[in-house]
This record gives sequence, C-alpha cells and structure tokens, in this order.
Amino acid sequence: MKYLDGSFFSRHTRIVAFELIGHELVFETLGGLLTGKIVETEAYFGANDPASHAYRGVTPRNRVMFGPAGKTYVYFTYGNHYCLNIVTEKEGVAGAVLIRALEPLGGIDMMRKNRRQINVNHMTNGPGKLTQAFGISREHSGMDLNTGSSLRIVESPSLEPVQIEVTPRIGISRAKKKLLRFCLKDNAFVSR
DNA sequence: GAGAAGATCTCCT
DNA sequence: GGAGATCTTCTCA
Repeated sequence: MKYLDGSFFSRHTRIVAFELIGHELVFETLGGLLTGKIVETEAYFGANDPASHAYRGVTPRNRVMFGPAGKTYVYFTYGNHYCLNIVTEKEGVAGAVLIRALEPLGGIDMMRKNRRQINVNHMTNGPGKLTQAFGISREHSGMDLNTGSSLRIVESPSLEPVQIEVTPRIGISRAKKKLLRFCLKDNAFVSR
C-alpha cells in the first residue's frame, strides 16, 4: 500500500486537487479505522485568489497554508463546522485543496455515531459533514500526511480524466467563475 | 474593542 | 428553496 507524500502535494494546487479525486483518506482513531474515497475537491491559491483565506497574506490561522506541502489545514467556520484542507505548493507559496466530499468505505458505524445520521448517502457529502463523521477538528490542523501519521492518503489506481468533472467552486462570494472544483462524475456522494 | 463576514448544515415551508 | 444558528477570525478605529 502506497501513501501520497510531499512530492505529490508540492505541485500546482489545481493539479493536486484534480489528481486527488479517487484516492482514499485514512484516519486512525482510538475507536478504529475510518476510510473514505475522495470524490470532490476544490483548489484555493494565495495572492491571486480573492476567495482564499491566504489572499491577504499570512495570519495566525492560515500560516500553515504557506508552509511545506502535505500538511493539513483545518479551520472552523459558521460557528458550527470544520473544513479539512491539504496544503500544496512549495514552501513559501500559499495553496490548499479543500476536501469537500467522501464516499464512506470503512468504519461506517463509527461515522454514524459521530454524525447521528443513519443515511450513508448523507454521511460525508459536504466539507462540514465529513469532518464531523471523521471526528476531525482544529486540533488536527498542521498534521503531516506521512506514513507515521494517523491521517494519510492511500494511493488508488489512476482514474481516466474523463471521469472527473470540473465546475466553478461553490459556497463562496468572490472569484466564483474560476473552474476549480473537481468531482467524480455520477458519484452519489458529491455534495451538490 | 467593536462590527461584520463567512470555503456550511439543518430544519421548515 | 430559504433563512436561522452560531462563533471564530479579521479589519478598522
């Protein structure tokens, strides 16, 4: 089993967001192993992207986005929700990929408990939902996605590019037109 | 220190 | 389809 590492993530954010589709997110918890296939992502840049947290430069919250690739960036939003990102680009260049939706594969009973949600189709089909299902919160920000970490991404066989749909990002108020959202075509677990 | 906005979700109509 | 919940973070004075 091969894990994606810094050499995968330290490339252009758009490429990383595109190629992450189809790989497996794995999270080791005290209660067991949680796994899910990544079916939806969004790319966020730095200075050239008004929708990105990194647009106005470094702040205490977004500092990890400017650091080395392959780390997690988790932030709290709307008073209720955490969102999971993976830092991309070379050190010093801001960039991150937001994981928007997963297809649950393993540990579904535990996800049900975390989410208090019976329906598997509504378990992880949104950025706030998947972090709740996996039990990911701000304390998991800045984690390294290396093999020694409890959170990592397992490489899956490559998809054909035609299987991946490219659309504008959603849920943002600025730079809405850029085609930076990627999802697995015809997958039931995509958020919208 | 105050005010406003926000990479969302859920419930209600 | 629409609005409220809820609180962190950032900006500006």
